[in-house]
Amino acid sequence: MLPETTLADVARAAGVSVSTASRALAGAAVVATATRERVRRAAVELGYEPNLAARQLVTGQGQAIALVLPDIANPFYAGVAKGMQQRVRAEGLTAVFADTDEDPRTERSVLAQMAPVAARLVLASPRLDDDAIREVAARARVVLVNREADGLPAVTGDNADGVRQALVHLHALGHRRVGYAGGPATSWSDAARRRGLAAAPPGLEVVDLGAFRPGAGGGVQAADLALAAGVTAVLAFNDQLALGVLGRLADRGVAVPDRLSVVGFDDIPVARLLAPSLTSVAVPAGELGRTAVELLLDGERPEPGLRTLPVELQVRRSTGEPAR
Amino acid sequence: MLPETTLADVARAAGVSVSTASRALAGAAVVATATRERVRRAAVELGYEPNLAARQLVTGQGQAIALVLPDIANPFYAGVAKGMQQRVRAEGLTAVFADTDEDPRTERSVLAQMAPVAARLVLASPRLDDDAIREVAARARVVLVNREADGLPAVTGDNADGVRQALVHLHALGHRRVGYAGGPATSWSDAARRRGLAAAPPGLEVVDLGAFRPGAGGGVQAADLALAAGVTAVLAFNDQLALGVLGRLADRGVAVPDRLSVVGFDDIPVARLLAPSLTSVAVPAGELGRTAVELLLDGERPEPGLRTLPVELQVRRSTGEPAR
DNA sequence: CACCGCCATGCAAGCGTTTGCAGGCTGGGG
DNA sequence: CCCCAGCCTGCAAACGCTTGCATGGCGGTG
Repeated sequence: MLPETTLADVARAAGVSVSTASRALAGAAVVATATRERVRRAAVELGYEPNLAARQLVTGQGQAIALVLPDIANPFYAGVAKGMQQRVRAEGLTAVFADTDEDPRTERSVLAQMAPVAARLVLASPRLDDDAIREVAARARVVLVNREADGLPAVTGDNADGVRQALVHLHALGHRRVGYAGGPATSWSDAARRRGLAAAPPGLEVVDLGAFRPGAGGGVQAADLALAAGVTAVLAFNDQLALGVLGRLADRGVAVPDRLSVVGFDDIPVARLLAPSLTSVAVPAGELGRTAVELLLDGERPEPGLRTLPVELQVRRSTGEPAR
Repeated sequence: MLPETTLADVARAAGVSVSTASRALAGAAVVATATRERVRRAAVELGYEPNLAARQLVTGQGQAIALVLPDIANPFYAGVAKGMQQRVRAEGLTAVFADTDEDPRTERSVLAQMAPVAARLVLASPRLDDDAIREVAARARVVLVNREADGLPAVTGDNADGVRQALVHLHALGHRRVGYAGGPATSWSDAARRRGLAAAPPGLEVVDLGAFRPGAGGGVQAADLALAAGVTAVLAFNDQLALGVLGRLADRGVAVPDRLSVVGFDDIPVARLLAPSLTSVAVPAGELGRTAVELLLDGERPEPGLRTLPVELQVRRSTGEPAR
């Protein structure tokens, strides 16, 4: 255990009292500029690192930044976690995370548990209702990822535009009847993506295949429904679902894209690696995480409002012209 | 902000002093059993939650449990993270994590950053050298995942047995010449898996295809080398690599498993969903995470030694009889 | 019956920081 | 030249907990 240098050491080195040192480092306007500089230099020289536990004890606010997400095993959220964590670490802070297993009750208990340790959190939990979220936001700084709640800052991919890009692509290939395999009804991003469906190019009919659990199992069901519905292409709520669709189609011997085209959403890393590779709307997951942290970092409560990051359709082998 | 109940409240309710209350809750043998019970009851009734910041301030040890892993976007490590986090949360603690991007230097700086916040950590970083690890272990309780260092507790899947199972399976199918697409030379688990190669069934020749970066890019190279080497099956260091192999084979129009069988390692969730689905050695990632935390939880420094969890080959479509 | 010793408890210090409040110094105006 | 105002700075308390040390009371033994 090295002899950690404390604020007292810095103060002594700078020839001021501990309180002045504290204020100087906090950037309080009340300290004279010369003094502040002196203290800052001393702090750097001594390699001073504030003791976060002590700070938390008096302020009552944890310094860590928390990430609450529904499922870290979902590569999309893993991407968000990665970006978030990189930014947090660059700031010298630590990232704590909690996986809620897609369960709203767990989400609530997790939030309670996070309260003492982190006063800033990134919520990427699509299931929690608005009231619960606002309750949390009253005690901590919150940035939402992939959902919206008014009065709170949020970061998301441009869902509607992603859907639009996908539909335009399919329409251009000649598809006229496309199925949408939706995500859970409670999911904000599913709602957002559905809004994009309204902007379908003229002449393109979109068939709602229903709401599915965002895992491979859901995709299996969706595949069968798609075939029954007589569509020539399927747009899936996310890549996990699309993977299930592809798997089921392979099992049933349905050729992709010859008989049915498939488009995913999120563009998780494996999408490129499948055979056939999956056409998917790339959402910058890492960027979402980084941006969320960014909003949490600067100054006071971040301004409410939705930051929409651009998404980009990645065309691959799973889409092609429809069979005549 | 609710009026948090403090240790002083508990002490008052139980009619003892703060110090006694502290000792009672800590389970110190020195307090009379009756007193301890009284204090405990009072704590439960009042819903007392210790202020971790205060505790950390005096003990100098963080209460969180940290997970250091090379890449959270790798589904295998995501699984470890998930299991680890579940167990940690069940204990009422928080999990902090850091992604080192497979970079040994980042690994070191991350460890330094973790020191003040967590006195117990799970290290799933295959790259760090033994000395660096032991240095960390001197200041904190450490459990390793998927690697070994003597004097330290470790949890890992049964790598050698997994390789053995895979080879036996391939041999049974009729393969006589199998390529091994290895992971990075610095990876402990690659070394462990290579040891399993020695136990190849008699009559089965194993060709070392080399060391590859454990991503899809590595798999592409490995696929071409496998074809050049004239093997009838490839065993990949992990599923990511196997995915790359499958993708490249599909591109080159090589039929799987008819012309070449492919076996992965880890059994990440997508393995089931591929077409063809990937035969893979299932390593219980979540279980590894949970077990590691378990070791960290009970009592004192966990006993050194390697806990080996069983693995199980999942036979799927990517393996079949070799072409004659 | 008296003394000693030990066990259970309480007292108080201290962990490193923030922050309300008091006080000193400087400079300008009367 | 003196006084006052204002700007900086320092003092000290407080955050909730752990822990070394002192103390009180009890039982056992001579």
